[in-house]
Amino acid sequence: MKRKIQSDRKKKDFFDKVYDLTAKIPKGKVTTYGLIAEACGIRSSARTVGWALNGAQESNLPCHRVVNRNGTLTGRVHFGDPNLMEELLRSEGVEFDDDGNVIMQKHLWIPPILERRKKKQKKSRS
DNA sequence: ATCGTGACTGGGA
DNA sequence: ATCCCAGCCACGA
Repeated sequence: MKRKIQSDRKKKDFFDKVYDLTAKIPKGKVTTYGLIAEACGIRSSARTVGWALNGAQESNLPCHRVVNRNGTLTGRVHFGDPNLMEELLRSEGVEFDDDGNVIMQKHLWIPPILERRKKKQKKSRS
């Protein structure tokens, strides 16, 4: 039943979502692989998001705005120059802490689709 | 087809 | 608090 095609199509859809979502990250904001993965329909598999971005390096996508949940610029080594990622973020107004990580609580951006999904979510913890 | 790796994350010791 | 392990998806050898 062309299930194979569906699978392939699904994969493409996933990658497409990752690209689209990454492109929508506001300037001066960052998001995490896990958030993107969840926004794409899968709660886990944040690794696949990184792989998708790996193929998007040559694209115009602001992949430098994607960091891990810890705010670490884990993908900086893939930007050619290890400092390029941080420089780009700094030039956009993103602040870093003493550990060289992005201040997530200040610059973390959550995909609208997820905000829509959480709806009745209780208020943030203190 | 199997095995290992990776731009990750969450949970357990 | 840190360290280790398992799960997850895609891909190259």
